[in-house]
Amino acid sequence: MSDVEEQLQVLMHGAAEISPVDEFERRIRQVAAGQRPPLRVKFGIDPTSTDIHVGHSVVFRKLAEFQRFGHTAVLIIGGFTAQVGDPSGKSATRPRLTPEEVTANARTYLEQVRLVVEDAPLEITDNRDWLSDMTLADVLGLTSQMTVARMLERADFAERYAARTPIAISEFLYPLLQGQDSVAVHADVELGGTDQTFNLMAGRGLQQAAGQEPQCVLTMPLIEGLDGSAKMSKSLGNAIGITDDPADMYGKAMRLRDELIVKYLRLTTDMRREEVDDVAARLEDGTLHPRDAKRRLARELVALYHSAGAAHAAQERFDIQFRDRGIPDDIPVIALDERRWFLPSLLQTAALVTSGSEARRMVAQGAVRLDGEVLDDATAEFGATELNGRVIQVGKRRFARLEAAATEERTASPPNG
RNA sequence: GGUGGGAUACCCGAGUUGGUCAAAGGGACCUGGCUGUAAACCAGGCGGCUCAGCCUUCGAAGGUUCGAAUCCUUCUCCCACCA
Repeated sequence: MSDVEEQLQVLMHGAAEISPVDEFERRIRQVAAGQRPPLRVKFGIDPTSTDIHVGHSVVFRKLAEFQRFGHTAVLIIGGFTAQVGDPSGKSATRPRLTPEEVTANARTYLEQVRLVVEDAPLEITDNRDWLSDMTLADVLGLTSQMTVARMLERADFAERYAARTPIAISEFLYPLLQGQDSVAVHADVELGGTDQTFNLMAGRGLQQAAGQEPQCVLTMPLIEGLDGSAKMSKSLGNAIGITDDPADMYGKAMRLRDELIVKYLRLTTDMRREEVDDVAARLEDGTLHPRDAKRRLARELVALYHSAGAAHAAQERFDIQFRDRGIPDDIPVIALDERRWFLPSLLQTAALVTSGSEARRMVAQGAVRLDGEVLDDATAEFGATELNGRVIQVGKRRFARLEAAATEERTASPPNG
């Protein structure tokens, strides 16, 4: 296989859609043949939140692949678009971000992005640089490039229009602003999730109108979050963050439903395509246990964002805690002052529950253990000395080691005095 | 500008001839069982409180009533239709 063919195979791997695909291939070949400078591959993000998760990483990783073949990653921080605030759907109440917030978010974003994309070739720009200065005449010029009919072809607009839920005019402007970004950076290719398809396509029209060669569009599948149905999103609480600590990242990966293992391996890890195919085949014919495939996935993820050592440590810890139902050794230590400790307030003080009511519920459900022994009396009381050195736990995931604070300033007190 | 509809617990969403409503149902989440893992499946839980009882909740503030998520008044915010 020639280098170009290999490049095409890698770049197209995992993509949901490439449009137009023949034009995409032509450009790659031209670059490879030295007939064209490296492609400018655009990806834009609105810095509306601060944490990047594995779902985001799918597109970032694709961007990094382009970089490894020498193409230029053009990362656009949507400083302007983030300030306007996307008015769609339930985010209508989302507070608009101030310029300072945008700048702060953008900084943490970029720190995390660097965990995934390569340092070069990389350009980072902010669409405030060109969108802020547009005049009304400029904006009207943009809007004349788009028709309402075309806008309504977009699935979510069409649905909302049919259902008579409101669509703000500004939402119609979004694809245009994003498209204007493509014009501003002379994008050859734009990446995005499949939910961005329409916006990406809008860029082509604007580029053409501006006398540029229209960009090719490459979309990546959205991956489901931990609940297995909704797309991964921090606000839905079903995300694996790329800055999650190893134990958390490993555990969250193990919580994925089995059906998602292959998709995750393919889109979120460095595992080679052939190997992923092999895993998929062996899962299919039953020669590979889903548990083992998932362990591998969890290790791959932790190794990617932390280290191979951290991955093994996380696995070890996980096995102790969940397979063997043991007690991990790196658990929080809670210092107790000398008094009679009422069980619910003890659990609250150890931050194992958020209220006394929850504590009672957990006790009633048999979830509370002291040194592995189930406590079934929610009204039990203990002296700090008899608790010293013992481990209290709620369920399989929440632990605290108790320590009687002999003499000192910093002792824990029960909530509410 | 006019008319009509709506705001319910993390989310969606019942309930509006006043009491049996801490408030159906689904999702998310938590716990237990089982196991192959924090998967799947099954079961239970899911406002607070030293809890067989009590307290605070159904956009906000008042009012009627023995008693209100349910009725009345005002306010805030959303939406649809008409213009």
